[in-house]
Amino acid sequence: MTARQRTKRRAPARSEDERQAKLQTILDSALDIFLEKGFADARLDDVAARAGVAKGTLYLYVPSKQALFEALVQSGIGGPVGAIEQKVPDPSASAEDQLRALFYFLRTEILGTRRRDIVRLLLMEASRFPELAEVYHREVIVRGLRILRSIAERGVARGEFRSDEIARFPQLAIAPALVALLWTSLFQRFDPIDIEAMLEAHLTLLMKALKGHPS
Amino acid sequence: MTARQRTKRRAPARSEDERQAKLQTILDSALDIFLEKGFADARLDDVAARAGVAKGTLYLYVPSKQALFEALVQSGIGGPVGAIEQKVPDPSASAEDQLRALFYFLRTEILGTRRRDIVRLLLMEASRFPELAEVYHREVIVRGLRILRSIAERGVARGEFRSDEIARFPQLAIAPALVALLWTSLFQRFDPIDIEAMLEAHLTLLMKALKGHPS
DNA sequence: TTATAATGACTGTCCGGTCAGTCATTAAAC
DNA sequence: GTTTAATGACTGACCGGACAGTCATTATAA
Repeated sequence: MTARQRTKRRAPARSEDERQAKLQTILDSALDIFLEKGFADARLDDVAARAGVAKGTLYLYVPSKQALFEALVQSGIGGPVGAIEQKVPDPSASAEDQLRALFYFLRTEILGTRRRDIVRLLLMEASRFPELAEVYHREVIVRGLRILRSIAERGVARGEFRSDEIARFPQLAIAPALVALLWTSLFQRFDPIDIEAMLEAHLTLLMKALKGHPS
Repeated sequence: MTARQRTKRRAPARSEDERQAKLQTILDSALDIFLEKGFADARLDDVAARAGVAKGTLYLYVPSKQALFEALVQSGIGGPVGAIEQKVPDPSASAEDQLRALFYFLRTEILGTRRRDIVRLLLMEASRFPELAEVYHREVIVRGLRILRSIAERGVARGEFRSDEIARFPQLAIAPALVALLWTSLFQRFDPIDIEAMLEAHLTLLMKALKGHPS
């Protein structure tokens, strides 16, 4: 009775590759919508519309809204930590160069990409997804801090650094990156700062502190 | 509607104090619920129940859910910045002591109180309340950074500090406090760190960096 | 044909906001 | 002191819109 609209229907995704590609489209769209509205206010109709599929299709790829969110986060946080673990601890480099390499990675692989938004989204929703927060802590935070700590300890061991504060609290070394991440999303619009220059200034300060002669 | 009605008989008119006290109860309850569920998932029935009133009563104190959230934030961020502006720039103190005084304030007046949760809530919801984010930026961030910058500039001017990085990016000085705030809410439960010791280590590093002799 | 990917109208639930009614309290009348 | 009238703070059942998730139907590939 209803005049059903004749709509072009997308060809069914039969191969595994097509399936993965469509899933990625859905995750990308979901990130957009979740970032804009937050988890609770994001409407699956909007996610579907942005992905160019019908709402029902979402449920062929993901069993619930919460699972969609989790898949989105999981797909974003897996990669780069492993890459950093591979590349940064170059034994021929000085501790300073290792630290700079790590910050370069941070800037190019996270702060300068969509992963930044995923991290921000995760931070914002973390208290509502304690399980996910724990995964993030275990897979990203712990591993990241372990790298930092090993760099700092190596710096102390080879006489390059005179202070052990970073070995004790590696959080202090990445704190400015967190500021950068949040500032970008919240205040950059009406009070822009030069993130790169800020992180450079941080490294300068940090090196002075770690290497400086005690007065 | 705004003018006081002329009445022959007075009803049990609650005093202004009682009214304020009840409003505060409602705001406290709202903070609990908002922290637990986030703005969107917080139910006004729960807020009312926790405050020990009926839902309708909320609307005698606040015109909408959003206004409730805003009132809550506003009531929490007004005070301490002004207090810091008064106390910290003691001209008889060294720049280092001023900085330490500021961190003492930060610990005792924000990180150690309920205000910490308000700030976290605000950070989490800020992208959904751009107007509120702007207020917070103007009333807290800008003023806080101004204090930091003036301390740093004074330190340089009187020869106490040799670096100007903090004057250029005062964000770097408070970055660890942000880490402390987020860590407390997200990870402290299963990976506790000694916040106070971390901030102390930060100040130690910062002083080394600012005062240290150039190599 | 058959199998199945895709669709979108539909359903049930949830919750912000409303408002007609209740009742404790007080001033006035006596 | 007692009764009565007036008040408005407070209540909670109710309403309407929104939206996650379902499923009968349709389009397409094999």
